[in-house]
Amino acid sequence: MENALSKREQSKEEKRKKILQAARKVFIEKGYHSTSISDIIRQTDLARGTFYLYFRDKQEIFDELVNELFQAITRHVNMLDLDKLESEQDLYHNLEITVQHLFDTLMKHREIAHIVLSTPFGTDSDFDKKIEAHHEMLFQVATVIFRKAVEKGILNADPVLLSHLVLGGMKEIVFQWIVKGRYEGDMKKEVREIVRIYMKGAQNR
Amino acid sequence: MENALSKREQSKEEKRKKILQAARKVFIEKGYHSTSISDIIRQTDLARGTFYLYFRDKQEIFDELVNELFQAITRHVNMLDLDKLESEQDLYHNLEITVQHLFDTLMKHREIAHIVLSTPFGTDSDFDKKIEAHHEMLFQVATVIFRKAVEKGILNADPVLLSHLVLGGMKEIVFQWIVKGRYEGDMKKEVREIVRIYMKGAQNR
Amino acid sequence: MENALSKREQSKEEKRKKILQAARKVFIEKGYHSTSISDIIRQTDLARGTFYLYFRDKQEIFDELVNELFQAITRHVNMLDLDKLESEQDLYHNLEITVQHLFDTLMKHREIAHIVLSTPFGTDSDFDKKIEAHHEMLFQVATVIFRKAVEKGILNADPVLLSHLVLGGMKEIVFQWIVKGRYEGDMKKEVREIVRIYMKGAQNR
Amino acid sequence: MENALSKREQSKEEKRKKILQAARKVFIEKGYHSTSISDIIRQTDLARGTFYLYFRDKQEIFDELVNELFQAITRHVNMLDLDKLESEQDLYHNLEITVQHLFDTLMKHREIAHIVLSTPFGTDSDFDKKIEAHHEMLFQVATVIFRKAVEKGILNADPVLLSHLVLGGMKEIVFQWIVKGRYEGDMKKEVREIVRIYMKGAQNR
DNA sequence: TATGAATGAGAGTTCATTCAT
DNA sequence: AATGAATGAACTCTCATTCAT
Repeated sequence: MENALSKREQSKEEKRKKILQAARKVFIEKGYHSTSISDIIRQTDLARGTFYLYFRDKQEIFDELVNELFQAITRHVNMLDLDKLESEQDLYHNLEITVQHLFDTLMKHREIAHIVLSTPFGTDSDFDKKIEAHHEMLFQVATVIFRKAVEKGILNADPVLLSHLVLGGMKEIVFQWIVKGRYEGDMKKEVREIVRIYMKGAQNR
Repeated sequence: MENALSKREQSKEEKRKKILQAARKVFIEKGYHSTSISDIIRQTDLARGTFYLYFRDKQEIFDELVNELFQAITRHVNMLDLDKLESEQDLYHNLEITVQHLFDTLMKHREIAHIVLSTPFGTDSDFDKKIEAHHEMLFQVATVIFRKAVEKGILNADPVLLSHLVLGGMKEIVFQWIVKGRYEGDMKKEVREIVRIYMKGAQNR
Repeated sequence: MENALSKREQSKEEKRKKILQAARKVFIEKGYHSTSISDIIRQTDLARGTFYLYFRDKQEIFDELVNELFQAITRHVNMLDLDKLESEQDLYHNLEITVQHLFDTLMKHREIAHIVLSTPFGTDSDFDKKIEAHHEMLFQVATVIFRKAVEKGILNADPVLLSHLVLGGMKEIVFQWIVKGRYEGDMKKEVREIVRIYMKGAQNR
Repeated sequence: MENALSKREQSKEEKRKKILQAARKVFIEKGYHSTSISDIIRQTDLARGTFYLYFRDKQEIFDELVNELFQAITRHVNMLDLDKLESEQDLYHNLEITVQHLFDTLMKHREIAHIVLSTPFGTDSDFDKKIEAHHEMLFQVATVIFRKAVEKGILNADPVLLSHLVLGGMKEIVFQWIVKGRYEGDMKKEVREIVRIYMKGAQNR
């Protein structure tokens, strides 16, 4: 036993974390689909069978990882006060804060974001149910906001189309930042510019 | 041999196409990762070993399929006359045509677009080199256009940022159309709206 | 500890019984081969490792269960008074009582009988030694009785053959009753008929 | 390659037989439940994956083996002319022939009979469906015959009970002969005695 | 060229058993 | 004595790839 602590002395929780940590690492390196449970467990000092003491299968450990990120996002989205969208200023302000927070959260969980962003969904395999559902949630929220803004006369564009453009754009930006490591610059300024582009673009034609 | 033509009489090229055709079908049905070479060859009247006479592995056949689409896109992008971007009208016109053509091409090769859009990339496996390179190409073209427009004073936004937003938005739209099957409506009108949003959004702040 | 008695206060004997009880239940539900030690211990409030404090392996607990039944049968068979077989009446009477008692005992331990009757034997694994030995014992007793009856001139058939027929027939009947749940009717009457068939069949040719 | 013939030169059918042969051997030695596919394939000079080219799983190879025997039995049972049961002589004659043929068939396929007889059924696992169904078939045939004999006044006993007794007895006899290897003697004579016992036993009370 | 049977590495999973606590 | 986390061997099954024909 080469560890300082013997395995018995590590708590179950610690081991669970160790496996999650290993999975996170391997998923980033090899992608979800190419990762085998052996790959994950090989990164730890545990035995193969031990994996199944903590997780049912690859899907479950992926879900758990992704939840960290999704819950953080969802938490913030739920705090959005959709009533505070009376004026153009409100909308700008609200969107800037939301986008900023979204980026912050993604950067904070950048490893998981990395995995999610480099794993596509669309084929109806077991695994992308969750990602799809989460994307749909974000889409719904965006649509509600934009529809409201259109009703108030603040924006003038198809809310559904706009939501797709915005979500797609954001995903690409974050992908470049996190996966491609192409981020440099002042995030605050960038956020302001992004919001401005979409808002100005969607205003009265 | 119940075929009208015996296998011997089919040209090599015909067999190659038959396999490509089969692969396209199965990739869409089961997704790239869940597709085995057996799945592909089962859709043909050829034998398993024959696959390897025409393609090295699954990777290679995927590359070849994807090339059909990429070459079509590249061909058009190369025809873009970047000098015809003097006025705002020019830009609008040019972009509308380009976007329209892009969508047309993707819809024409929608099967392959489907596969590309629902297949992971981002992990540095051999295979996504190609997708990445193609994306990069599109990105470069977009950046050049937007940079030029900024220089001419037509647009006023960070060309790099704008390119990412536009590409991301387009990808999402096409994903919704093709993979999710959520397209209904007048594509021409939609294209005009998309271009308008980005252009208005990126004009003088 | 939510139990009225803490585990410490339960006697070893109680725990042993608890495990046996659980094993009996699971063996019936899933069959001997499909039952894992985890399955057994899951039915108790004990820990997995505890099993091995009481039993060496699945085999041993099975043996012990089966003993309950075998000892009950053996006990009665040993009480048979083989001297009381002078007349045909004696024989009839004795057999009826014996068969009746055998059936009673099997019905009383029907759970274990169920397990025994639906568990393979015949392969020379360790475990069916016991079943075989017990069957042999019954066979010997039957043979002795029938041989005696032949010597007295009451029966006229090969005692060995007759023993096999009788034992096989009984096993089948009990199998139908217990495992298939096909018993309905008046057991006493049935027993009388069974005995009659064998006795009449085996009388002077 | 130590074989005289290379593997390519052996026909598929030969290899299929080789695997069946190996399975038959191992099933007898270890019993169905304790036999793994590795055990079977280890007896051949083939690779593990090859098994699955010929059989879906252990169940399927077992079914195939057992079919050899069951079809042989069924074939003969179907030839039974149930109309030729008018007189006591007819019945005796018919039964003697049937029993004799049954024994012949079982002895001819004694290896498979061995497997079937040492593998119980009763637990509703996948595997014993077939055995159970076959037993049921024999039971039905026996019941029909005995019921008819009762209607004609030739026999006087409960046909169901009698069928169980007869089938159980026969199974036990064959088990002793084949599995225990306890057969000596004149099978013809034995058959005559068995039939006599059951017939006399079941005649008018 | 074309075939397709054979291969064997490797995936996922289960489970009896051990042993530090 | 009792625990239950950890182990790793063993099992079923899949599949890309090879190669004799």
